[in-house]
Amino acid sequence: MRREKLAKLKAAGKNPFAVVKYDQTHHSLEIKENFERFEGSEVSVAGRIMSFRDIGKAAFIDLQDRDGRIQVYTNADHLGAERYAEVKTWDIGDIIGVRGKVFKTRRGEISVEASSMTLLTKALEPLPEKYHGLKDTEQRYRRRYLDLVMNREVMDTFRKRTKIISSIREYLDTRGFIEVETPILSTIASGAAARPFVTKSNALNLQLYLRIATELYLKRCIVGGMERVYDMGKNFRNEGIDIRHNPEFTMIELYQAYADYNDMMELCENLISYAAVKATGSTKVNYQGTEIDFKAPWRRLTMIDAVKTYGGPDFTLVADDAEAQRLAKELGLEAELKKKLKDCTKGDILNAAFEKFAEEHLIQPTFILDYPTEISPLTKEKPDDPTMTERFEAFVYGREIANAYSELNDPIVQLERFQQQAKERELGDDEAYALDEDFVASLEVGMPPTGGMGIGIDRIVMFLTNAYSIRDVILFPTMKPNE
RNA sequence: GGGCCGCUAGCUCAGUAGGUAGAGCAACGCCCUUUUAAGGCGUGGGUCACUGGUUCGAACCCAGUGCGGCUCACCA
Repeated sequence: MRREKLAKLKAAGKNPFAVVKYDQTHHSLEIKENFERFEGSEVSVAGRIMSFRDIGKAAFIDLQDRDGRIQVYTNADHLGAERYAEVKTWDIGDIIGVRGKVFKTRRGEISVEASSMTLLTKALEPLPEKYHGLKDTEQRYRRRYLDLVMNREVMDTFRKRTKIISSIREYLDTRGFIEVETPILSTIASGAAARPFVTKSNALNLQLYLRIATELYLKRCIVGGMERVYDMGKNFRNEGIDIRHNPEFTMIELYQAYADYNDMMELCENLISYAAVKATGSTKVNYQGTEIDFKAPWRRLTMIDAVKTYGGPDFTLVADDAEAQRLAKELGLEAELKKKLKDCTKGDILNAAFEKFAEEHLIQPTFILDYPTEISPLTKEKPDDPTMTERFEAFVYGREIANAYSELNDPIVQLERFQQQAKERELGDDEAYALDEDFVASLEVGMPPTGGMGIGIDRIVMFLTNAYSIRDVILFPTMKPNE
C-alpha cells in the first residue's frame, strides 16, 4: 500500500527520497517551553508523523522530533484544497517538514498552524501501536531504531548516557588528564582476568586478540612521561551474557603519576558524583526503588573488616593457608573458589569470604580496600604487609563499579607476579593474567609511582538512568542472529 | 551450562472438556474545519516460531529445535 503511494508520488515527480534538505528552524520543546515568545511567529519544524487525526476538512498531526512532540494543525483553507488532499494521503511514520504560525488550540495545545507542508521521507513500514508502543524485548534490542521512535524514555536514557560520558571527559580534561587511544588488536590480551576474543590478521598472518583491558598500554604512556592519561572505550570479554554483562562494554581506565590509591579514591567519588549531578541534577538517584547517594566522601572499609562486619570470620586471626583452608571448608566456601581447595591461599579464601558475606550488603557507594596480593598481580604491596596490596574496588548496590591500585612499578616483582599467574593457569584458572614481556621491559625503563583506576561506564550509566539491564544502556546489545 | 517462562494479524494482547482464530490500534473506503488513545459506519488482513508425533481432527496434548526473557552457576 505504502509502496503504491510512493510509486504514485514518483510518477508525479514528487519522489520524497529526492529531497536533500529541509530548513528546520526550531525544535518542539523550545517552542512549547517558550510559547509566549513564539506565539504568532513563523517556525519550521521537522520530524516524524506519530499520529494523524483527520476530522474532515481539517486535521491534527503529532510531529515528533529529537526533543519531543508538537501538534500541527492543518486545513483546506490554509493549505489549499489540492495540497490538503495530498497531505491526507500521508501516513503515520512519514517524515515531514512544516512551516507555520505558533498558536494555542481551544483545548490549550500549543500547535503549529501549517502554511506549508513537505513530505521529506516516505515510511514504507508502519510503526508499532501508538499507545502501547513496542514492548517485545527482543524487537526492542534487535530493532533499536523502532524502540527509540516509540519509547521516549529510551531516547532519554541514551541522551543521558552521552551526557555522563562527556561530563567524565570534561572533569578529567580540566584536571590535566589527556585522552589517548591504545590498541584494540594486539598479540597479547592482558591487564585483566578474562578470556579474550580471538581474530586473525590476513596481512600479518597472525593471531590477534581483542583487548580485555587498556591497563598495560596506558602504563607505557606513564613510562613515556605523559603523567596523566586515560582511555575510554570498548573492551571485549568472551564470557557469559546477563543483565550486568555484555561481551563488548565501555570502560575508562585512567592513570596518574605521583599518586596512590588514596588519590584514586578521591578522584573516583568526586568524578562520579560530578557526572551524577551533570546528568541527573543530583548526587541522589533512585535505583530500582533504592535511594543511592553518590555524594563524596564514600564509606571506606578494608576487605578484612568488611568480612567481619557482615558476619564472616576474623581473618586477622588466621595464621596460614592451611588454617584458611580448614575455615573455608567449615564455611562451605568451596563453591566460591575457582581452584581446588588445597591449592588456595589465605588470600584466595579471604576474597571468597568477602564475596559470600559482604558484597551483597554494599548498597551505598563503598570502597573496599586492601586486596590479597595473589589476586592483584599488577598492584603494589602494602609497605607494612606484603600479603596485601594497595588496591580498592568501589561497590554500589552490591555491584563492582571501579577497581584501582597503587600501580606495581618494580619490573622484577612484576615478572615474578606474571610467573605466578602462569602457575595459576596450570592449576585450572584459564583467566589468569597473560605475560606481556614488553610491558615488563617498559617498567625497566622506569615508571614513576602511579595510581590507576578502571571504571565500568555501562554500570555507572545503569545507576544514573535506573536501568535494570545493561542491555538497556547499550544501543545495540550483542544478540544471536535471528534467522 | 542448569531451571522456569514466552513466541497467535504490522503492533499490544485474548483464545483448554482438541472441532481448521478474535479484539483494539494500524491499514483501506465513506462522514465530520479545534482534535489529542478523536468519534461514527463499513472492508481487507494469519505457515498460531519451526520440525516431527498422538488424534477422524492440534494454536491448544507430547517430543525436539530456534530465538528471547528471567534466574542459578561463572565471571567483570
